[in-house]
Amino acid sequence: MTADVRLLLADDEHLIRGALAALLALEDDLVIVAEAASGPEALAMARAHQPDVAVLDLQMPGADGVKVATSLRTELPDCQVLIVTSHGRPGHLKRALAAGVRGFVPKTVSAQRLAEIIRTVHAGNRYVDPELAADAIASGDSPLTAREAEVLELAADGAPVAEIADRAALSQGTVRNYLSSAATKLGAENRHAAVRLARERGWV
Amino acid sequence: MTADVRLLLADDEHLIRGALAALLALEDDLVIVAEAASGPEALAMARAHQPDVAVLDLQMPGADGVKVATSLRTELPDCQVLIVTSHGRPGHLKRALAAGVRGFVPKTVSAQRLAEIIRTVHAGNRYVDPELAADAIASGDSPLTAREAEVLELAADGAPVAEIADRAALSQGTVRNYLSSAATKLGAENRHAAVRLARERGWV
DNA sequence: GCCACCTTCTGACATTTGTCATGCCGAGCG
DNA sequence: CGCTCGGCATGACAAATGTCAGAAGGTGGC
Repeated sequence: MTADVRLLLADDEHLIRGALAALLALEDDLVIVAEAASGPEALAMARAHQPDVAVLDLQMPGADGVKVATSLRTELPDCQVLIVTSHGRPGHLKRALAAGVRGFVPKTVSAQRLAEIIRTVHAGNRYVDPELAADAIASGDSPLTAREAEVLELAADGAPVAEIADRAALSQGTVRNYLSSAATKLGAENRHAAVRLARERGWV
Repeated sequence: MTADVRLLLADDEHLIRGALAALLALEDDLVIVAEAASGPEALAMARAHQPDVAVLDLQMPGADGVKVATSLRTELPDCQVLIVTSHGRPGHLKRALAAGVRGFVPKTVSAQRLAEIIRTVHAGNRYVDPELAADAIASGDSPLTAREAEVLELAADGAPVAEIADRAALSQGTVRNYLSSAATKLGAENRHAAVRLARERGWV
């Protein structure tokens, strides 16, 4: 018989984390060795308990799941990372895979499935939710250049062009040109709608 | 001994709902008679099973928790509603209480606490998470008039004034006046930043 | 070496906004 | 009854934004 799978569970919602822990504990071969409620805490717990698999929520205070995964990759190369998320945005999946995450699933899966997926990931295989994968493929690659994306991001909170130009160390004209071309590429009427679209598709 | 509390559980995340169901089922006096993954489904389930307490997620596809609560209030006056949420925005709490919701808690509570709160609500009492209540009081009432809020909401997706005016059946000048005064009241530089602020404070 | 493309800029122009003054109507209040 | 406030509108002006053309330097491919 194979050894038990040692798990780290990180989610900022107590209720969810506790419930999840209870359900996963029902599986004979899974044992939860640590829980965390934030990104930094997850890292500390991982260092302290050396889990085989880290199950991370994508959105946590402090540092999101992908950032934690990146750090874990170098600090604990033997620890596989599985990300669980509520809102499956295509861009996140891409970032996560780039960070060396082995599994990516929405919270709509059942606990049974999750347990299976944890075993899959622990065995060194990858698992990505088919629906999220399809979304990611359908939404395709960002048509934006690096600068366009950067400027669009700075425009995200509704700041005026002057402020964006300042923060990006560009001239106002250049900023307007970038925003204009970004909006055109995304088929948006103005930069604000463009920001919304880019957000939806995970391009910012 | 009092009769068991019959529960309806509604959350679009399978994983969470299942886990929650498992945990609450451990309590002797709580019995889950129905589960739902969307607003309309929750309503249908409630009609079919006549639960004593409905535990609703705030954000669900179809109709959000508050809308479901409003409908339940008239259709099943004996069913108490308890709302559970991830992102505790002050405005939601106010809307929820106005809709006759008896309990409002963040998902950060433990399952134990949740079970207690369910009993509290079932007994006809109210329960609001102290921290959320404090936030709601601190953020105060919306300074926006009904129209201002309405117009601001239409501006949320970055639509140009012309489109907003069209959808609100107002003149463009009027729309600009409303947006302008809303932005001033919120201390924002422009309507887009105003939308963001109003969102954060739960005023839209 | 040429071509394509990104980055960055300038300047000019049309359009969209934000802002302000002002007016009218209806509801609520002292 | 008059006052105030919110809803709705105009018109006019200033500021911000979007659009276009053009131009120069850099990188990378073929």
